Amino acid sequence: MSYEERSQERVVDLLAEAASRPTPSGDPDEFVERVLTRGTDRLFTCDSPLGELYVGVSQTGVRLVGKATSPEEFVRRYRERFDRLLSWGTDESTRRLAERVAAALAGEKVEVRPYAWVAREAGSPRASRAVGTAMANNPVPLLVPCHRVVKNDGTTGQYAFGSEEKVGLLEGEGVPVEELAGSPYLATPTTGIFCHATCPNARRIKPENRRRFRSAEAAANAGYRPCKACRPVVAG
DNA sequence: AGGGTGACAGCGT
DNA sequence: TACGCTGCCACCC
Repeated sequence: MSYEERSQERVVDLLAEAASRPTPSGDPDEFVERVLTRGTDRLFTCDSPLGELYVGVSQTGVRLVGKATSPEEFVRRYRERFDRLLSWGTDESTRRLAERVAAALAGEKVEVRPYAWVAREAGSPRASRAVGTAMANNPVPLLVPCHRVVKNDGTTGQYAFGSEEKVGLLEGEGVPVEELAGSPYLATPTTGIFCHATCPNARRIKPENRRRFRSAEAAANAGYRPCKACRPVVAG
């Protein structure tokens, strides 16, 4: 890298740092700040089950969510990834967006699915491992809930923020993690159908009719057919 | 039977 | 390239 390139890098660093500081309202230098931040994306922080997260937003929408040791570090990562500056969003619209993001992070309907399921739905049924790679690179964790993608046997698997965090997140969302690991598939003889244990339909099976299976194949071998709503993957 | 382990196919980066 | 938030099977207890 040439001296000139390094200098440019340094300038961008300084700009990014300056841009990442909050603008006190009524600041006489507001004009300068406006110029500085024009064309930059917005930054805010957000409480979440993973702790405080930084959120970077462009015109397009939320582009990066993550932990960072400082705003500057997050701003740097954002710039390296998207080649865009980031500055604190202090306006009303950002505040509203922050609330919506916080609400989204709080979670609503929870659907847990295996990596193999995602791979098949994406059209590459043997790409389970690649799905893991994609989840690992998810720029917007929680918003795109990659923590709800688990292993085929019902155990939770790995997570960018640590496998314990993944378990904690799921439990916080009301997912019976322990139970799921024991019997990830449920069936009922009343319909002859089997589901993922987290399928809304599976939750309506009366306890006395509930049949538990460790795998979709086991359920299929027992004569059940896959639920058309949750579409469990049957190997073959 | 069913839980644990290790080798390896396989995919996309 | 080598590697990784996996799946599957063989082989053990």
